[in-house]
Amino acid sequence: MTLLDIARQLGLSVSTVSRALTRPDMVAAPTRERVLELVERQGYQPNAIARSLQKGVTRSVGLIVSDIQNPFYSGVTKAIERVASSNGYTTVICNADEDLTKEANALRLLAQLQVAGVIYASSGYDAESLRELGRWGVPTVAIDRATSLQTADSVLVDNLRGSREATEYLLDLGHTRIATIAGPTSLTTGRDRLEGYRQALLDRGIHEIPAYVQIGDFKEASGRESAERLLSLQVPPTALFVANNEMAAGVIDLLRERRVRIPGDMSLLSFDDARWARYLEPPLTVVAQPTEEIGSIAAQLLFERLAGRTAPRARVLRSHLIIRGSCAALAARQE
Amino acid sequence: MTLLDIARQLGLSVSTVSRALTRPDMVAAPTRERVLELVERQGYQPNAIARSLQKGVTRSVGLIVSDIQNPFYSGVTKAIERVASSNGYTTVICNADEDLTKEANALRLLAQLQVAGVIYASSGYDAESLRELGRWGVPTVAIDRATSLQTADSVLVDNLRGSREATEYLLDLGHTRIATIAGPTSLTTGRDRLEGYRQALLDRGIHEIPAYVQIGDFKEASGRESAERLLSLQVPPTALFVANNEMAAGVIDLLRERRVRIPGDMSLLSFDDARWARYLEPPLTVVAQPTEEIGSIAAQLLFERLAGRTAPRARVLRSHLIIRGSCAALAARQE
DNA sequence: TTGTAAGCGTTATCAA
DNA sequence: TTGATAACGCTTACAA
Repeated sequence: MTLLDIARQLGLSVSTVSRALTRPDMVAAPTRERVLELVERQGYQPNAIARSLQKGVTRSVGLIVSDIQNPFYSGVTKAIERVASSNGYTTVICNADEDLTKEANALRLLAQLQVAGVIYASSGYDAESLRELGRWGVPTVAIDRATSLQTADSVLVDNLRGSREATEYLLDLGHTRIATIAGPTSLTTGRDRLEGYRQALLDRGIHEIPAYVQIGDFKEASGRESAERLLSLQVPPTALFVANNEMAAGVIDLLRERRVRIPGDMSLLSFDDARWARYLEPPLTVVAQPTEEIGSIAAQLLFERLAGRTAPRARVLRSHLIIRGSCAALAARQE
Repeated sequence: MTLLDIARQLGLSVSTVSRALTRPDMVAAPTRERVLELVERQGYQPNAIARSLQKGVTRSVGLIVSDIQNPFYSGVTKAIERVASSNGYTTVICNADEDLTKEANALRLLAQLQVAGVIYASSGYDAESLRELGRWGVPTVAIDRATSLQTADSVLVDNLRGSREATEYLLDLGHTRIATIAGPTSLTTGRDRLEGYRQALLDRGIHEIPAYVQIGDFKEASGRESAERLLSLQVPPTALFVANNEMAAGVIDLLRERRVRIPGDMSLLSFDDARWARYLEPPLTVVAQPTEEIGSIAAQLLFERLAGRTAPRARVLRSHLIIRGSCAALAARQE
């Protein structure tokens, strides 16, 4: 069913029907009524494809995340979808699995779909795909991870501060043998969360023990393996700061298996406040990120761009430490 | 950048360039080389919008779920996205929030986008939007919840059996005062999970106590409120079967607040195996649904349809009971 | 107020 | 093997 069908049945031209639908005030009331009535009765839906082709723009935005099942990203996604749809935009979501090739594919796809803008959590700071994006010139908002793309807006979290606060909290509890499981150093989230940990230790004059710094890949398995290495050290740490929720899950599994009590034998603190964190026994102390806010601000920045703003804007949000029960004062270990 | 740009720079016609890209064998090798080289160098991306308009079909599928943040749906979504993208299709995801109006909007949107097919977890068995869908005639797969749409394929879980098994398990542990928090009776998931509970009780000749049957709306708050009512009963239940993960979260919060020990004071069993279920202390015994399988089968059915199959197919998957630590034999309460 | 016609970028048909 | 041309469904000057 097309405009032409409607037009013919009414003995009108397509343009009149089109106008009746998109600029009702430009068409005589009786004509308009007739059109609207028939459109309703026949359940006519305008073809957005044809409209987009004509207008040269689509009312859709692309979103690339690395794992839609990760509650951090699904929270961000939900907020973006909400803001986008309230602006009349569709969200096309692509999963990239932390895989640069998949990212590049997703990006190509979005380009072909002519999305009006892209919100992007890139797995590579300086990936080739980003240069493509720059060349393509579509409005872009980087979330979660900083990128080298100068023209992009960004919504990031102050990871360095968040992890420094977390580490300081552990220090305040009397720990000195604090280990960390960091993310890939190719990612700003990985680097910054490690850097915050280091700064906190340095500030207190604590010498960094290389074996206490494990580098994971933000996935569950690497958390588990890193924890395993930490546990097998001659002098294992008394506290552990994990750089994201997935790796924390792996750590917890291992700790349970090995009957390492939390926080009795090991204080545990992790970035990201997944739903399960508060159901853990004891509930997990975490650095929470404002997922909802990240998503809605990212979407807002994008729509500002679409509305004409040209100067890139960068927003840095605060994380906050939620103290629950997984960290204990060091003295408690002696009891 | 369009085909015309490429064509002009090469002194060729658009048709030749188009062919070089889509039917390489129909164009002379040297010409093809020249085209491909320039396309590559300029980073030309074909306009999928224009292509779709011309072809009359898009390579995208629509997905409507009620909450992308619910791990059940994000699991299903991830699988669908994976299968779709491996078939070269984009997934357009819409959140409907269990709201029939939002569902109708989402559906209208998908119609306008001319998606090739729709995968749909509808909040209403017989919603008006479903009739629209039928009229529109796009290939549809119903997931999670059955619909009245005769032409649709479906991928459902045997909810009745799942909840009957769960209830029987509680009965086997010696419980007789078993309550349930069910979902809305407007949904097949709500009805079937309640029916399974009833059948199990009936089979053992246990009389149903009306106050033990609470009807929630599958959201966290209603789980909490229902549990509150159950706890305030003169003779509270000794075991509780909750019909989904979100409501279970609400129940757990309340139980903790009231210092009701699980499973000491109350055995707890829930539908859905959220990530947090196994991290709970004690780990939650659940009826797990095969989310990954639901998603991938749904997508496969859709692609079969797109490939030409016309007869509707219905798949019913088995859930399975995962026994963890949240249910105890009744005797244990006396200790 | 309405209609005619051009054009968005692509593919497909037909002719050269 | 290549090119001219029409078509997909819509919007929008411009003309009537």
